[in-house]
Amino acid sequence: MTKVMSFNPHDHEVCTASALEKADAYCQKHALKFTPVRRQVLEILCSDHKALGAYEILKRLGPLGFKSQPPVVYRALEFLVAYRFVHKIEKLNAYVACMHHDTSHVPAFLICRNCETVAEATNKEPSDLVAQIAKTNAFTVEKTVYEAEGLCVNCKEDMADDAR
Amino acid sequence: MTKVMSFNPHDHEVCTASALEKADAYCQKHALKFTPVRRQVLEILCSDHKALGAYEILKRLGPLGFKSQPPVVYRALEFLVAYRFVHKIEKLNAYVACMHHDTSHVPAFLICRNCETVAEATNKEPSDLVAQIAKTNAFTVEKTVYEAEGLCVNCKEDMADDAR
DNA sequence: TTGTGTTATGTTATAATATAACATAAATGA
DNA sequence: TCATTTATGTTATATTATAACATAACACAA
Repeated sequence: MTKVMSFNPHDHEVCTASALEKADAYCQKHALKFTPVRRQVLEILCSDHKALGAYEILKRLGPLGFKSQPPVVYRALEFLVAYRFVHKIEKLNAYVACMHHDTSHVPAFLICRNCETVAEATNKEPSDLVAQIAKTNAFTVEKTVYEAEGLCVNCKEDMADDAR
Repeated sequence: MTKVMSFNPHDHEVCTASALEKADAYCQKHALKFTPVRRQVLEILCSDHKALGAYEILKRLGPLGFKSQPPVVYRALEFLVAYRFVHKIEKLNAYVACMHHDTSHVPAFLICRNCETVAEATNKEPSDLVAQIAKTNAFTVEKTVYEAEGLCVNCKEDMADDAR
């Protein structure tokens, strides 16, 4: 089981640089516009592994010469979340940079309620993930949120009917 | 694997009555005050298996003779969530009645993004839960949220230090 | 039964999170 | 170059949640 980076000392500048580089490459490849705001928001989120609220990010954008109305940051986040450069931590209404964008994975997080550091699991399937990662990282799980969103039988049927 | 009730036709009045009864018994046993607001909020949440927002609940409390300032509903929800009569669906910022209060379980949900029905899994451990339940219920999972909150190594050590 | 602490509720105000709606600008591409 | 799409600017407001302080109800010991 992988040891997550977030709880262990490491060079942030390196991981920031690498995340931005990967995002750059990905956007280039898929003809996505990695505009200045989007890039800057990702950079802010990379700068540590805490989850940041939208308004906190907004506050940090100001001094860097960006506009500071809410839509500015929410739009950037919408893009970053859509392409999975960033994950939203629902429990905190906050956002973290994804550190494994190149690997396909089901996001699972360990959120320290004290320091608010957020560690993301690197695994493919959620399964016993949290338990295992928690164990190898000496993380004490106090609360878990595991929510699946999708389409129930009934709605799928309704939609099939509507299509006729 | 259990078939979840929510997506299948069943008698709501029965499940509401049973949930309230269980809550009553539990509160009695643990010397908790199952006051009128708390009871009414649980009843509202039991009335269907959709997740309701706090303000929606508040709206329904009014005509029933309750005060309708936000703290009224948030306090009731705080109590109900604390004692697990209700779960919060973080993805929706909404609340659902727990239908398995007597069974100890790790909550996991299937949220239909179309009809917003929320089904709760009845299992002990999260593991491959969602995948399995989704399969037996023909639920198509589109997004999952799996978040664990707790205490990281560092904070645990810090706290141990502080205690000295 | 009266005092004392605790828990619950009432009430006002406001904080924090998020989006609608409509405008302009920039880029893309027939 | 014109048309279309995509991104950004801007104002306003919706939605979710809590702080802070007051009063009331309750629990139970003196």
